[in-house]
Amino acid sequence: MSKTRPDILTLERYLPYRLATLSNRISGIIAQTYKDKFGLSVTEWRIMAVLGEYPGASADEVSVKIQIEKSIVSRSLQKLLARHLVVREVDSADRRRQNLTLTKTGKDVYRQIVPVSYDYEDQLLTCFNSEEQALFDALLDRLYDQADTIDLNP
Amino acid sequence: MSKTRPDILTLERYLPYRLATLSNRISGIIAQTYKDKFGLSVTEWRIMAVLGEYPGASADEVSVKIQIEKSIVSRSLQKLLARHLVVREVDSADRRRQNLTLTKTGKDVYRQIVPVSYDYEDQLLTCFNSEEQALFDALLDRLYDQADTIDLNP
DNA sequence: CTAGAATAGTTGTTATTGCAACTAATATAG
DNA sequence: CTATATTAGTTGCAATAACAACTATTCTAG
Repeated sequence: MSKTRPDILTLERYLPYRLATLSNRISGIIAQTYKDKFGLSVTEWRIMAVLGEYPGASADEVSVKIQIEKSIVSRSLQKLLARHLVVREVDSADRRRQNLTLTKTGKDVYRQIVPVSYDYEDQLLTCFNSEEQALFDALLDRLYDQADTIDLNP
Repeated sequence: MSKTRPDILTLERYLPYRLATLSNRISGIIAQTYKDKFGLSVTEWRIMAVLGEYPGASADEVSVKIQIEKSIVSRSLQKLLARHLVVREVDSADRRRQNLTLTKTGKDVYRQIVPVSYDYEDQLLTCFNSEEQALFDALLDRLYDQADTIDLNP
């Protein structure tokens, strides 16, 4: 007794589409705030967030961490450097590498943004009770792992 | 007894970030297949998907449906029209409007893609049992509604 | 040592996106 | 009616993205 599958695709119920639109909406709202209040793009903020967690990281490490092309990280960094939110210094042990850290100003901005970000997350999560939050969290992780294993073009 | 919030933001556990990377990954995998096998971008496929569901829709309706800028829809449509996957005809009752439908070829491609899409969704969902699927589904819907109500810049 | 592979980062090119301005057609208020 | 507002769709432009080529440095095999 197999469940027959429709020959029409209902986009609004299609998981990849739903995730994409949900994520777009959620990113879009916070992106507006980052831009309005701090003049930062989401990518720029993510770079700063990594440097807040891992001071001294290299551009390459940042790129791997946030899964963004290193060329994009490079150009975003140029803006952050120009605004003196980040400094870099050549690593003395490996002169290819440049260690990145938030400046004083960068840390100030970081400290302002973190609570805004958490507020936003909290607002989103008010639609779940704590049990549901934990569940959703776990399901997202499972789905993420699952997506990693799929190879559609073997 | 309030839960204290960290003054560092852990990007990998931050919901908007997690949704964005998950969605990117999930869209990226299927995008590659659409491109390789059918020469379609995700946007182009979404337009076709809407026209499969709603033959005769206008560009504007498509744009609203899939929440994509009408300029992007317009340009994507130009490609679909050039490939004769879609035709349009001026609406006789309202000559601003153009009714869009899949051509014979367009329908053929549509019929080929639909099962590929469902297969992919099924593969993703194998990491959930049916109860979890229903739950995840419901939680996504709730989150979506919640995101709609949030206004960070009141 | 030293030649070739690997790594960190930048830059060029092209395609895509997002916003606003624009054209053409229709709806509506006076 | 007719002037104005609204709607459907296209186009221009600036910003962003993806991908590859490139420089400079370090690692590694022989």
